[in-house]
Amino acid sequence: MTHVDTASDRAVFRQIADRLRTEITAGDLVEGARLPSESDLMRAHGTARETVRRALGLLKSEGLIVTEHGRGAFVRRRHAVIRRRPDGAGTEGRDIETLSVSRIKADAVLAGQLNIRTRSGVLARVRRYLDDGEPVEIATSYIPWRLAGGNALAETDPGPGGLYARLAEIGHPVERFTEDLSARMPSPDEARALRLAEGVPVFAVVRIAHDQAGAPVEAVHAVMAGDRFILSYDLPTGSAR
Amino acid sequence: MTHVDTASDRAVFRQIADRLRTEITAGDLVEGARLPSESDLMRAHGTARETVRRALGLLKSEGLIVTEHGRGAFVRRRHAVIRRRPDGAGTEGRDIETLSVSRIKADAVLAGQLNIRTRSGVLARVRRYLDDGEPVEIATSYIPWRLAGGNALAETDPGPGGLYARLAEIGHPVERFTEDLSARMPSPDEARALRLAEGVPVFAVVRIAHDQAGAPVEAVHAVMAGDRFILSYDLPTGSAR
DNA sequence: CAGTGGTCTAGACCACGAC
DNA sequence: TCGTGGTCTAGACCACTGT
Repeated sequence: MTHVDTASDRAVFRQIADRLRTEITAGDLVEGARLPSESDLMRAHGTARETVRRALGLLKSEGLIVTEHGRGAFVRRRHAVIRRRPDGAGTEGRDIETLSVSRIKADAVLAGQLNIRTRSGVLARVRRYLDDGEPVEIATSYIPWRLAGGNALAETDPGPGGLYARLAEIGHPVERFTEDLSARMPSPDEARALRLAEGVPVFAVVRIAHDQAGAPVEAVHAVMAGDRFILSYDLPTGSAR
Repeated sequence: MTHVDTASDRAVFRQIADRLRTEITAGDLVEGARLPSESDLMRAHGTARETVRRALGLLKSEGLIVTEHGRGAFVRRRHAVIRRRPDGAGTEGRDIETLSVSRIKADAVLAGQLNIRTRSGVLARVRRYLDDGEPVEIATSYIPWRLAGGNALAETDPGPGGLYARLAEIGHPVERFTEDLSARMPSPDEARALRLAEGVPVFAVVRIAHDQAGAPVEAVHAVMAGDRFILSYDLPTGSAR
């Protein structure tokens, strides 16, 4: 029983992938279940090993399966997702590590976001967010050095209330955020840092904090594991499309 | 001049991919530029064809390149992105096609979103959004049949002001939207419908419209091409994390 | 037509995991 | 040790693009 139609235009490896994909989406193969080994699939379909490996590679790139060297191929587990609301709900139980605090020079993009001159000094704070001990987000906060220089903003621990309390103290209470989201595949570095499986995209977030005068006082560039978050937003009326 | 270190732990195809990736991110290979042919890469690195194909496959799955049968491999072009704001700005110049209008029965998920019983009747309107003639979003709007039955909501053209004007007329003006976003790789069907290259994820959006009493009156399930949108949100204060 | 990428084969050797 | 997936080779034939 081969299950492949060599007369078909559809490539054999795609037919094998189709069959396995159907079993996964139909629930015959549940989360965490082991797929047949490559040898099994070769025998079952009467094809060469590279052909079944191409089928498995396709399913990997679709985010449906993961492979573990020496163990087998498995239906990818869906982690419990973090429902991130703008009010900060869902942040409980997440650990935050500050990886570095340094002074850098703004590139053209960042300078535009902070409304400062290119190559101006900027405080950069890199943080990593953990959920259940696993990294799920890497975020870099940028604050113009003009605001951050010589005060607690540049400390590793900015003190009670965090950065926004310090910004308020120096006359720049944050009144409004804007958030720009894109979705893309991670760079190899990002995939490693967030321990992403193949076929898992990331959210790239640019969040800008504005003070009461509407001036930008902080820009955050965040990369979030795409399989770990649902981002929730409340929209005012008048948002019909 | 091979550029590969066979003594290295890093697989040869990864080294070739690393090299090409560096040329792309550094700008030596600009958008739309053609990469060396597979034969060129075989000669340049002294490897078998499958090895260079694996390198190119890796870059494809990262969304960095696309291949065109008979023509070559090219650095993926970044389309002009659509900046979608909640107030509908950025919608200009986009065409909308209504693909189908039908009555279906709500599954458990949809019933939960609309706060109705599972298997209740629901009006389903499937729409496709085009930008520059190319499909960028497929969205299905679901409205409880209790609201939609026997009025213009169920027409292919709901009339001036669209669905929300009709909902207001029957006593359910929309006061608030909630929007839940996830990022994932597309199914093969979605990739075909949105003409997505390999290595391009999608936004999966669930937007729920609530009336003045806070009751859900519409649920929209949308799938948006990840390389075509930047989603912008304004967040009220108190959103610090 | 020649050159390109797409599919497929039948091997080989290796690294990892479990027993 | 044996079965698993990871890497690599040296071919083959095909389909598509351009001239």
